[in-house]
Amino acid sequence: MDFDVASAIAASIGALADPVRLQMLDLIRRAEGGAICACAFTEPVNRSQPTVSHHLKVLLEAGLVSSERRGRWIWYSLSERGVAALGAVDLAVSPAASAQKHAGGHA
Amino acid sequence: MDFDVASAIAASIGALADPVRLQMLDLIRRAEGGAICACAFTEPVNRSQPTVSHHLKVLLEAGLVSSERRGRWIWYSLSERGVAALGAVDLAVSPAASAQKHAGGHA
DNA sequence: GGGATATATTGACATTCGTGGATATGAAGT
DNA sequence: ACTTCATATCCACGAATGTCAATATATCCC
Repeated sequence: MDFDVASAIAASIGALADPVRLQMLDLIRRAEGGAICACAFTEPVNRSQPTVSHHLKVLLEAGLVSSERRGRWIWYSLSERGVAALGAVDLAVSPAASAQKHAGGHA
Repeated sequence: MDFDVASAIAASIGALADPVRLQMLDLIRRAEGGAICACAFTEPVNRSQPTVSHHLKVLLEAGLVSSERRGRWIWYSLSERGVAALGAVDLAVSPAASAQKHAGGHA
C-alpha cells in the first residue's frame, strides 16, 4: 500500500474522526424519512451555525451525506457511502456486539 | 448519541485516520506469521525511528496492535480489534468491492 | 424591490497533530 | 562493567483542525 493510497483512505476516515460529525451522522440516521434539515443540528450538537455548516461541508466532500434544497431549507441524508461508513464504524468500535446481531444495546 | 460516546468513538477512529499508520497496519497484516519487527517500518513508510515509535504507541493505545519482546527486538501484530478495524476500513472505503467478495483487486 | 430567514464564507484564534534531532532507557553480548 | 544495538521519550517546530463572530449569499414572501 503506497502513501497516496493510504492518504486517500486516511482522508475518508478522517471525516469520521470527529465527535461532532459522528453526532450529526447519527442524527441523520435516526431522522424520520432518513433526512434532516441543516437547521436541526446546532441545538443537539451544541455548536454555532458556522461550525455546523463547516462540518456539513466536510461530510459532503467526503461523500458521506447528500443534500437537497427544499424551499428555504437544505435537507441532508446519508449517502450509500455514509450508510456503509456508519455500519463499518459499528463493526470497528464493538466487533463482539456486532457479531452477535440483534443483541440490543443501542447507544 | 451524546458527546462523550461520540468522542470515544472518534478517538478510536482517529487512530486509523493517518496514512503512515494505515501503511504500518497494512505491513503488519501482510507480514509472514502476522508479526513484524518494529525496525522494519522506517524504510517502507519513509519516516524516522522516533516517528515510527510514536505511531506504534498510538496504535497500541488504540488497541489496534499488540507487542511482544523477542530478544532485542519488539514484534508487533494485529489485535482482534485491529483485524476488525482493517476489515471495517475495507468495507467503508469500497462498499461495492467488498459486497462482491473474492473479486480480486487488492491494493 | 425590500425585509426576513436559512445557509455559506471569511478571518482569526487556540489546540491538536505529525515530524525529526537529541537524548534516555533497556536488553544482549563480551 | 562496558559497549552495542533497538526502542522510547523529550523537545521544538510547522501544519492542519475545530471553533465562532462577522459578513456574505441565497431564497422566500409581501
